[in-house]
Amino acid sequence: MNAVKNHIELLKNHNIKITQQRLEILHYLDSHHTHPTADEIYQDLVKKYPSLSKTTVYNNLETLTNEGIIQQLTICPSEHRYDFNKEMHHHFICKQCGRIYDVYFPCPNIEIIKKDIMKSGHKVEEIHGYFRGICKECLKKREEKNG
Amino acid sequence: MNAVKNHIELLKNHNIKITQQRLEILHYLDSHHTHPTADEIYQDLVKKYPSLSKTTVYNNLETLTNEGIIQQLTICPSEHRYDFNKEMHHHFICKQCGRIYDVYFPCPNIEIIKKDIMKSGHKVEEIHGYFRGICKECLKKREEKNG
DNA sequence: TATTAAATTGTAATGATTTCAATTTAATAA
DNA sequence: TTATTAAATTGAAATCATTACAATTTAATA
Repeated sequence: MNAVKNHIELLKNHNIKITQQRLEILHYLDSHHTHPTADEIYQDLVKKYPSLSKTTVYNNLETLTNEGIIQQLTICPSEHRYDFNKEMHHHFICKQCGRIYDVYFPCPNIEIIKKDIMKSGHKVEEIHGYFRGICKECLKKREEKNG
Repeated sequence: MNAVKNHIELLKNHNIKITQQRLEILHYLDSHHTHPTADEIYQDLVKKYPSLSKTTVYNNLETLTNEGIIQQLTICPSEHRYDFNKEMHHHFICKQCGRIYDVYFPCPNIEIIKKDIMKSGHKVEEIHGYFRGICKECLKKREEKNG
């Protein structure tokens, strides 16, 4: 598969060792854009690789985050979530079902905002926008209930 | 004190009971704009009220959040943080020391963004912007070390 | 093929948060 | 003012994501 080759290249470029586990986690995130938790990743992968340790999942998520290969979302209470999508985008979190949706919109004043914060002396490295509310699916369910 | 009167009014308006504990927590958040954790609030208040239970702190933070009186920030790994500031503002989190700073900047296209997300069918109720990087203080410390 | 630093593994510990049942209290009506 | 009751408080115990740790295995290199 081509994606695997890309993942290998990606790890090589970052000078971190290429292991089966690391590739699987990377592949999982690349093919599941559901912002999974560490546990969700573990539960799915352990079916295929029974010897997989949850610590390995945590370790690798940390490594990949530190390398900037994936993104750690800290917008959910009590669980980190992970994202392979590195295009500039933001997140919509449903208050009812907890699902996280990617949202895209033009953000013409990001550079202005960045400069604005820089002025107060802080060094901005990451920009995150997140939105909470009720998602499409949950709204639909509510309507069905209420008739 | 005037603030206490305001807090009593606030609770009355929301039809929740006025208790000593609730008022203290509210007063703490109103006078400490440090985005404290539940534990920080508890540790400070328990000095004055030795019978205070940590569960009470958690319960009240939840109630006040549900009522929209305070804001729960879920932008920190492993700990919720709370904010009494209800002016439109965003947060800068220092990757080094963990401190959270309020940041203010004009956000002229918030309504546009909101509409943009609404178009995809979701109902937007909250808008959060957060930024990560190295704060002023930590940058200064680094310079002192390297200089 | 040998070496070695890094990665993996499983177990145990940590620590924020939640659950729960008993007790106390604020708000209300008599 | 007092009695009633639903809500709030309390502390102990449980939960659950995450981290620490030490032993084992493995990828990368010479």
